[in-house]
Amino acid sequence: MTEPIPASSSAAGLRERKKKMAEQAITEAALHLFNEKGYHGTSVQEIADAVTMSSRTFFRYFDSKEDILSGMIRSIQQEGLTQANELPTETTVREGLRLIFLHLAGLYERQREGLLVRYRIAKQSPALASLFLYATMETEPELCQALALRLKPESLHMDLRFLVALHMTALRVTIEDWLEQDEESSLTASLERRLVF
Amino acid sequence: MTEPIPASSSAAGLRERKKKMAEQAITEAALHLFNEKGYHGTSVQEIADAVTMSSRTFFRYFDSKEDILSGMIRSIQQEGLTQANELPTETTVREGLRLIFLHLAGLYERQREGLLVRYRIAKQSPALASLFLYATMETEPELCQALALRLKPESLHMDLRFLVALHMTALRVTIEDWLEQDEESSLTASLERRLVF
DNA sequence: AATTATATTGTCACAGAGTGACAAAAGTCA
DNA sequence: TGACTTTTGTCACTCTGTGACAATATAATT
Repeated sequence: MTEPIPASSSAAGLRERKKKMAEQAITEAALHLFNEKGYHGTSVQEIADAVTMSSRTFFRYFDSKEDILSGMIRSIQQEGLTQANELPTETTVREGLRLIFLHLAGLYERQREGLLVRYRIAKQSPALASLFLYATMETEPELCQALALRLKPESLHMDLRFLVALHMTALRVTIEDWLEQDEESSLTASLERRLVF
Repeated sequence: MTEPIPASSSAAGLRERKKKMAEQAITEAALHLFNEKGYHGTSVQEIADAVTMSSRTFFRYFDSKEDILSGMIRSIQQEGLTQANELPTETTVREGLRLIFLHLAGLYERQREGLLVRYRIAKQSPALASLFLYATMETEPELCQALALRLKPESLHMDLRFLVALHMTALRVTIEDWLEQDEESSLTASLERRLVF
């Protein structure tokens, strides 16, 4: 059982590369179609046609049509969780939260384009907006757990759960503001301003 | 064109009464089935069968299967919005928010049973949880607007949008805590404690 | 009470999202 | 090359949700 060591950072097996390419192709085709004909006006079949694959195969890349929109947010939020589990143990909860959320803001900031496209589509329907909202907040419980287990307990004037939720809200509202205004301002800076409750 | 004046408070036309009864019957049957076989394990057809109606008619009472779960929250939140539009104009934003959210807490408190049933079902799947989350927060923009238009502007140390979002979060987290603990505590009191940022 | 008008319901037909099963067509490795 | 493992397409199917239209029940009018 020889380990499948990636030859070079970009090579990494034909299969892996094709997979990533397919994913990207689907995403691009889908977002393009959503902009043209609306989210609901675009069927999975049409997306699949656009990248010349069967709709069955589409569902092997994405669990649902909605995943095309929420996947990006989910993967960013996931990184926040990863960071939470890598924080030095002597960090305090407040410091930890600050680090994690500013880091997240940085990640979002680097993907403004893609995020904006998705945001605009999601605002077309309540069901999609709900998905967006959830994608950002679903890590809340896990984040609480990670922080509670790893970080130095602190005499907080509020419970951890609420504190985490407040940070999430700050991030969420700040992102929305930042996406809705045209001029490119610094998301990280805006968040920092808001994290002083 | 004689006005359709309701004869007595409970009479109010046969149609109206039947409609409400049907709605309630559907809801009860559905929640019962959800508890027995799970949300996804229950089809609309089965719900319709349980109350002896066609599935087509079910969709005339509820826009979607999910509405059975989120409808309750939505109607409560809607009342908060109503109240916002009835607040005396000389109320300050902070006072107004306080009044509205404590009122909402009161409404939720009176419906703990029904809410708990729905909450437990919603936690079965991410998609449902997302719906729940959204149902509580979707009034945010309208609430902001109502407050901005009607209430006495105040020198706030944070913007209205964020302030409203924070109240929403406080309400949400407090409700979750309150639903998850067995002993019946006062939701209103807990919220009041949290509304001191 | 008989008769309009109006609202509700059931039936039918349909489109779209997902999913399981299995065979065909890749890619991988010796 | 040949044996092995993934990935893909096809097919069949369930479920949600909707438009159209006829049948039925309720309401209003005389």
